[in-house]
Amino acid sequence: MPRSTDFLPTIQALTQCYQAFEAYSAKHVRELGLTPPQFDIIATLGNTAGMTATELGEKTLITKGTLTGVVDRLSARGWVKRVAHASDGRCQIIQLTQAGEALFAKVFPAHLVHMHTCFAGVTATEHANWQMALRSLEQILRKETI
Amino acid sequence: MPRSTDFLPTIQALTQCYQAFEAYSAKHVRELGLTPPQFDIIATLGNTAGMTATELGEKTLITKGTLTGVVDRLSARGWVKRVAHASDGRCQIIQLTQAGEALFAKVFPAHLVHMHTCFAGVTATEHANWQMALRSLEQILRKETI
DNA sequence: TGACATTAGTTCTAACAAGAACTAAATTGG
DNA sequence: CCAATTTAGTTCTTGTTAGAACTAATGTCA
Repeated sequence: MPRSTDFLPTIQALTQCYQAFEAYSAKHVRELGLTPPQFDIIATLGNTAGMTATELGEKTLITKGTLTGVVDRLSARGWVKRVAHASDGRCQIIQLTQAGEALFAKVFPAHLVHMHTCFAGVTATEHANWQMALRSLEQILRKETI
Repeated sequence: MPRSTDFLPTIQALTQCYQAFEAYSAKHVRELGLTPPQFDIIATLGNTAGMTATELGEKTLITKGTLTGVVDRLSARGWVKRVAHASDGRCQIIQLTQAGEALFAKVFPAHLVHMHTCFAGVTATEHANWQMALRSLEQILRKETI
């Protein structure tokens, strides 16, 4: 018979856990000279032939209005370019430039290593437990959002 | 013997779970006419005699530079006020106005109910499991951040 | 007590965020 | 085939964010 505010510590734990991840990850990304959304886009475009802004927004969870600005700044630094879509005049393909590929090859593995150091010595079972817990909580939180 | 990228699905699950919470919670907060940080501040000041900006920032995890602006906007709408500290001339006590108390009494229980509907039927054991998993993951992520 | 460091809060800059309004290019239905 | 709708992306507004530089008040300690 759970009390009606039993969910508060769960939410608090989720928030604090996510903030710990965000702080740890973002600090390193900024040391690499990128903002978290910029890194997200470089990482998403890496090893692809590019994609439309809509697709990119769906993968990175950046809304289209924001995406324009982030891509503008990455483009100004010479890391991504906008290319006309072959058949649909409304679309643009956003892809890495050569400099962008080089940046990806440098920062993506570096960030993986950085994240990996946290998890040294963690067993596959522990990962499985976390993933199971997080997926079930996510399902609870999404079931009302439909 | 975990592969070196075993942690990626864990991070992905955490991110997606948090985003599910954030989307569900923030949507309701905005329907109440507040932004998430504004709600956070009203909720933190409710049922207190007020606190310094530093304390408020620690509780809400809003950095002091940001806090000035958020408090400015809440103050402009008449929900909070800044009062001089009795003994320390550098400090200000930020507290709810009467209108702020009324707002708190309206929006805080409403948001609790909204969040609670997600968790209807969830047992105390499930909450305990989530909290244990989240705390252990948080510890992993924080141990490198020191 | 008086130079020095610390602490509290504001201001400034560059960037992200959500959402609404807008333009242009498809697509669809009669 | 063409008017109405949908879709893709940009622009605009308001607000949040981190961090650095700044001002003012307080504490420290030789």
